[in-house]
Amino acid sequence: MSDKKQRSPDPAEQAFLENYDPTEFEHPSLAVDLVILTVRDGELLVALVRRDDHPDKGTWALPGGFVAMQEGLDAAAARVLETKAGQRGVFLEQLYTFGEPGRDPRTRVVSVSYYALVNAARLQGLAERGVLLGRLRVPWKGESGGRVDVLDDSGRKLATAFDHAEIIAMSVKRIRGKLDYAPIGFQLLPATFTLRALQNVHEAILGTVINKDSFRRRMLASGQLKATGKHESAVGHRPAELYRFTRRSAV
Amino acid sequence: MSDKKQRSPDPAEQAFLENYDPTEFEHPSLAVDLVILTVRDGELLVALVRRDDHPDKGTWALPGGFVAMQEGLDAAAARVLETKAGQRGVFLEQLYTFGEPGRDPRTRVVSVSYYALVNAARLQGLAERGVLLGRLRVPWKGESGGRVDVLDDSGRKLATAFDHAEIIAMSVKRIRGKLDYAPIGFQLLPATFTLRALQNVHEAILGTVINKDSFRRRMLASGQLKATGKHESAVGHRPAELYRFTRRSAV
DNA sequence: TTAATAGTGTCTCTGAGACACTATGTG
DNA sequence: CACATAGTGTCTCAGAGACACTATTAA
Repeated sequence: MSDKKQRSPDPAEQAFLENYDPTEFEHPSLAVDLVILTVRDGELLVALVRRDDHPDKGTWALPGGFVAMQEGLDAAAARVLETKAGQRGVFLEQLYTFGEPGRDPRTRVVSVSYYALVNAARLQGLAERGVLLGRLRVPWKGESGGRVDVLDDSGRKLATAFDHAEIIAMSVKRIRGKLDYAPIGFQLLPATFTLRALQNVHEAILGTVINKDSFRRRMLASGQLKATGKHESAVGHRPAELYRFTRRSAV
Repeated sequence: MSDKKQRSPDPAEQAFLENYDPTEFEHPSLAVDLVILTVRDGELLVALVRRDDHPDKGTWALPGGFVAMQEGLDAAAARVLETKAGQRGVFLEQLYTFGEPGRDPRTRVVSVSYYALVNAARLQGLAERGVLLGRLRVPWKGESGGRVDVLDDSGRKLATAFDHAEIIAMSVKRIRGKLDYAPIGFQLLPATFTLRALQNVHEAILGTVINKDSFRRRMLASGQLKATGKHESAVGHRPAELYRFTRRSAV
């Protein structure tokens, strides 16, 4: 790129070029891919878009896009999140960078993956934008890792593009680990919610049943919940109190 | 890159190009940077190389290098680890990808950072290769994160290049979190070691004092240690038994 | 013998699971 | 009223910290 910018050939620039990749103009393409997760009816869902082009035409891919030359990685991820899923201001965090040669058969593409956690209610009407919410099946416990499957509404297994299933699996592994110490369950719920709803979210993420008593105590003791005094209604049983998430006490 | 490879202009290729970054040839440069950590005398050390060129000339940088076009990210990190620090087969794991525009004043460089854990005995003689082991000062507890400082042997603060101090800080945060559930302390010790030595490593990483009894019980109960029956000698007090790390039981 | 650390036994404290019980809405 | 779930009180169990004590080497 030195001849693009036409800088003066000072020693520093020359030293820089000595260390530089000899295939000077051939940098890998740089993309971001987003694992947008939500929980609905006790199930973990992931947003996928259908690939209309070769390669992997007809399979389902993570929403993604190339990183512009003057665009930060987080900014690129936020842009994709808004452009493809219409979401702003939601939890979005870098996950891992995938860059094996051959992961994309077209050319070398290095993908910085991000994961987002979104309240299911905000993802209504995404089908019209061509986004499908696939139902995640995670056949391993805890953070051991492994394959995941994605099903459509009828329970058919969806073919995923490139190494995107691996990216999804890693995001599940990450949020399972993070759930213990970080307030991420709240990201998947509306502003006020019952403890039962929060527990359902945790159970969907962890794929296990959680002890009710212990979960209540742990959450209330965490200092991250504030009772609103209001209760749910029309539920066919004693209504539970609604809580609100209070940003951060101490970690 | 389509005109470089001169592929036939099939519809798939065209669709690909439609979605493509308009600044077609200007991809960011892609580099790996390594946080090579070790523990010596109860102190956490990080390997740094002096920058001989502008920008940030004279400051200390993480060993790094550009990713070749046909080279995987892990492979690039392993190559840098061997080329710059002469280490093979040590613990090496991807950390985070830093890609803010302007983090390198020359051009857009996206850096996939890795961290490596190496037994201090293997890092002898690195000074001759121009590698300095800086002493890490971490002025925050637990995984709260924040700034870190790097000192030289005389205790003077070293100036670090680019955003490398931030990368080092994140690696400390990461291994502190990982120490609880992953067998990474062993990476920093020789094949056989005393429980006291292992505790010293943990204390250096966490920056706290650990309860001896609890630490012993926890380690022995983890099933990751095997007693060798041998003991250290010439230590001026009762010699401790030497243990060996047994790869993985169950997590 | 003394200094210094290794290693053991035991008590207490805390947090999670288990379980029984009460509370309160809908139908 | 019955039913279903919310929410509370308490017992037990397991793991961590604290502490006292014994063991073993070098000097």
